[in-house]
Amino acid sequence: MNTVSDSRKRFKEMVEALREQDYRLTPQRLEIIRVLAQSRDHPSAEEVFEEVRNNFPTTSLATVYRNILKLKELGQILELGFPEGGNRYDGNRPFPHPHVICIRCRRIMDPDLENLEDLTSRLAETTGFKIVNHRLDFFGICPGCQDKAE
Amino acid sequence: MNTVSDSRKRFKEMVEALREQDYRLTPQRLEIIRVLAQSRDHPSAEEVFEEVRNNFPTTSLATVYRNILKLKELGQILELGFPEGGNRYDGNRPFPHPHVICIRCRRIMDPDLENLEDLTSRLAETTGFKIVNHRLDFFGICPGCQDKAE
DNA sequence: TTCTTAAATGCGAACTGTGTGCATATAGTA
DNA sequence: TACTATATGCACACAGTTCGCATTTAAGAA
Repeated sequence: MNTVSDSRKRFKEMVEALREQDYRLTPQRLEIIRVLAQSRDHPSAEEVFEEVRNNFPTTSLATVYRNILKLKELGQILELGFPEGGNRYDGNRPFPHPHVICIRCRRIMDPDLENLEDLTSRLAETTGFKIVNHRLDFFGICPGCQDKAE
Repeated sequence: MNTVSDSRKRFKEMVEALREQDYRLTPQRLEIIRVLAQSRDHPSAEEVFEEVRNNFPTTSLATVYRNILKLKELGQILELGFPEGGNRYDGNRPFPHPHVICIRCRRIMDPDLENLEDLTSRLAETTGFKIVNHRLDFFGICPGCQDKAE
């Protein structure tokens, strides 16, 4: 589970990563980082944009995208690309991990899944690939939407 | 491994699926199906288009997309959506299965992976989701590109 | 504090892959 | 062969993301 102190820690880590590269800390940038660090719901760029706008109404969407790009390059956020419906971002766990995605409400959860290392190394053996990344999405209907359905 | 008879079988299955719905069997449509049925390399829409054009030079890209959509709806092809670089299609195994993808040459392979049912049912238990689909991509460098590298 | 300047921003326009509207052509059937 | 609804080809629309460029500004120096 995410906690407030988690977000604070992530915020500081991201700021530090930028400072190390001598990137400037503009108010918009800091706000974007704050939103990404404390988000629990894998927001889209548009959602980040709207959230940021609450506090910095002049911020442009292009700035959000540029900062997302930068943070991606620094390995500080994880991008979940979806060809339809736009990408989603995780500023809390910026490393590859499985997701469970509700096809009704688009909610994205992080399940626990042991044996993933085993699975991956077995795969590397049988295919000869050097595995460097993965994307594991399970699609279904979340408990909440199941209740609503009937 | 795919064989010629596999493709023939898939071709017939797809044609049959269309016929059942009283869809017409135009030359372009049949050619698109043929290309998808015998493809082993998860082609993009553009690649299908070019392949089809070899035999039917007047075919338009829109027609390719419309037929891909139809075959998707009938569950006859699997779409692998990628936000960057376009979608890829599998007419041979039109059901969810894991992929191993080379980040250099974009080659896509189908590895064997047992225990997937176990994994999925365990996931359903712990999250409460009703899992209906999945998308499991492992990214890495294929043997061929590893050789080229050094 | 003020000055300096490279980096960041805001705006609009471009881009890419995919879908649509409409006029024309044609598969399937009588 | 004629009929009609479906399929096609073309151009254009669309959505999410990126880019070009003029303007602003963070961060360090004087």
